[in-house]
This record gives sequence, C-alpha cells and structure tokens, in this order.
Amino acid sequence: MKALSQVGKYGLRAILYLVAYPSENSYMSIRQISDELNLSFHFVTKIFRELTAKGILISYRGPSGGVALARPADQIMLIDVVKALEGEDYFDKCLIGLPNCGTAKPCPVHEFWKEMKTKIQQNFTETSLATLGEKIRSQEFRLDD
Amino acid sequence: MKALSQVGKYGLRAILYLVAYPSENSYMSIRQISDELNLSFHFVTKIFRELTAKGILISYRGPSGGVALARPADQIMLIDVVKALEGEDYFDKCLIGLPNCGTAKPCPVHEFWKEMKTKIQQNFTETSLATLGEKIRSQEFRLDD
DNA sequence: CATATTTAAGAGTATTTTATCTTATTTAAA
DNA sequence: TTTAAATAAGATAAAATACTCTTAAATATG
Ligand code: SF4
Ligand code: SF4
Repeated sequence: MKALSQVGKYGLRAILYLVAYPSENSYMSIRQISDELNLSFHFVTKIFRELTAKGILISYRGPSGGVALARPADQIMLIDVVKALEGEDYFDKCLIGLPNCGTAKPCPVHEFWKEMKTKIQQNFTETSLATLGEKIRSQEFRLDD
Repeated sequence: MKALSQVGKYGLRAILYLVAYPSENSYMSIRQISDELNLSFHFVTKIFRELTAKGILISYRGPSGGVALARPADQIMLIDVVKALEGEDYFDKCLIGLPNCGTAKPCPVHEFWKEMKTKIQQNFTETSLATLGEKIRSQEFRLDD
C-alpha cells in the first residue's frame, strides 16, 4: 500500500532528521541532511523549497545557512507536513476514485475505507514532529538504513 | 491518500461491475463493462488480461464471448484482486519506505502504520466480491457517476 | 466457408513523476 | 572586497505510469 509518493517519503524522512537532531538556534544545511540520509541533495532541496514556501520551514542562505522549522516541533503536526507534500486534498481522495464521489451514494467499500481514512487522519493530526523526533532520539527508531 | 493506481481502481470497478450484474452461465463482453463504466475499452482489456492470467477471471473469445469470474464470487476475496492488480507485495510496502525495513528497528511511525495496514489487510481478506456485488445490486452503492 | 465478434498480445504514444543539472542570488567571513 | 557557502529557481533528462492503437487468434453463426 503505497500511501506516499517519493516526494512525501523523502520529505518526511528529511524533515524528521531535522527535527531529531536540531542545531541550537541555528540552521542545518540541506547537504548534511541529504548526506546523512543518502538522499539526492538536489531532490531534497526542491522538496524543502516547497515546505519553505508553505511556511513549515524557514531557510537562510549563505555560509552557516540552511533550513529550520518555522515553528516549534510540537506545533507542527504530521498532517501539516503530509498535506504540504502530497496536497491539501490528501484525505479527500478515495479508494476507487469515483467521479462526484461522496457519501450520498457511495461505492461499496466506502464505509470501511472512510473509517480507515478517518483513523489515519486523526492520528496524523494528533502526532507532532516533536513526538516523532523524540522517538528517533531514543535510538529505538531509525530514519535510514 | 492514493491507495490504488489507476490500474487498481479501474480493475476493481470493472470486476465489481462483472460481479454485480452477472449474466447467467455466460460471458460478459469487456465492451459492455467499459461502456457502462465509461472506461477505456483497451485499458480495461489489458487489465483483464492480467486478471485472467492470474486465474481470477476466465475469458472466451469470439461472438458471445467475454469474461467471467474463474470462481464463485464468494470465493474471491477483495485482497486477491487487489494483490493481482497492485502486486503481491502490496501490504509489505510501508509509509516512509525505509530500506531493509522491518520491525527490528522501525521508523517512528511504524507502530501505528502497521496497525492500520493490518486492519485493512484483514478487511480485504474477509470481504468477498459476492458481498460487494450484493451491495451494488441493492442500489445503495454505485460504481460510476 | 465467409464473416463478424470477441479477447490476446504487444508495440507505440502521452503524461506524470522522479531525479539531475545549471545558473542566479544571498550572505558570512577571510 | 573577494571568495566560498548556502538556498532559489527553473530547465532538462530519465523513468515509470497511463493510455492508445494495430494486428493476430479464436470462435460462433449464417
Ligand atoms: S464512495 Fe467513499 S470509498 Fe468509495 S471512492 Fe467515494 S469516498 Fe472513496
Ligand atoms: S518501520 Fe514500519 S512503518 Fe516505517 S517504513 Fe518500515 S515497515 Fe513502514
């Protein structure tokens, strides 16, 4: 079940690295992140530009520049990042993608699928980047191979 | 949350039409299905060839030929169709797609995501095409616009 | 047998996604 | 002020996906 595009996967991993290993009062370079996670520097840069444009990251150019969270990690929810990376309609799309889809006369899997989507949406809404970063720092979870 | 490719979506809708409106002891032409659901005839044909090769459908050429379920609808589970259309590893792939992924040292969303995947997999395993076809015939559910 | 109907097979095209590359701009520090 | 470090922007390339088209094979029926 491929729930995220490459942009979504890389973007999440990259921002989680940023969250997990924050440099006090300063910016972290994209180069460091992409090197650590073995991701394409240019691709991560492009993804991060989008997150910056959407107000999730801030960036600073020049030496000792880089990126940083625009808000404290406990105020950025997983759903914010996922929607920024995959589109605001991420939770609107549905299993068999009927035209004019809705609850009025739904497809035969609607009931179950809607329930799943709601659960996932709720979890993503409740989960902050701070929570995930903490998990990574605890050493019991990882972001790369 | 795009859980299925176009092949998966079209394939599911098409096979569900076949299930919902079965022609007694006979084949239904792909043309009828694609016309009714407003899908590309050629594309549906290609998708159905795969389902036939995988033993989910049987086909018959020539006048009054077409496709039919290879087994009774209550013996084909939703998971069979989804795996045939999206790949046997459908439920192995995971949220942020880590290399060498597993439960040993998982990513920070693993616990929740694994639970969701398991729920979905269970539901798909328990849901037969017969059940879904019945829903459609009840007129409360639809397959197209 | 001749013809029409239907799926099989696969080549071919278009579009989207993924990834790379080049150039410009900003900024710190030597 | 020069240089190096860093992101911004967007062009380009490669790969995957989505879709279309053509030809072949099978089969029923007149
Ligand atoms: S009816 Fe429900 S599950 Fe089906 S495609 Fe629409 S929103 Fe999705
Ligand atoms: S650790 Fe779990 S959730 Fe994360 S990528 Fe691997 S299988 Fe998926």
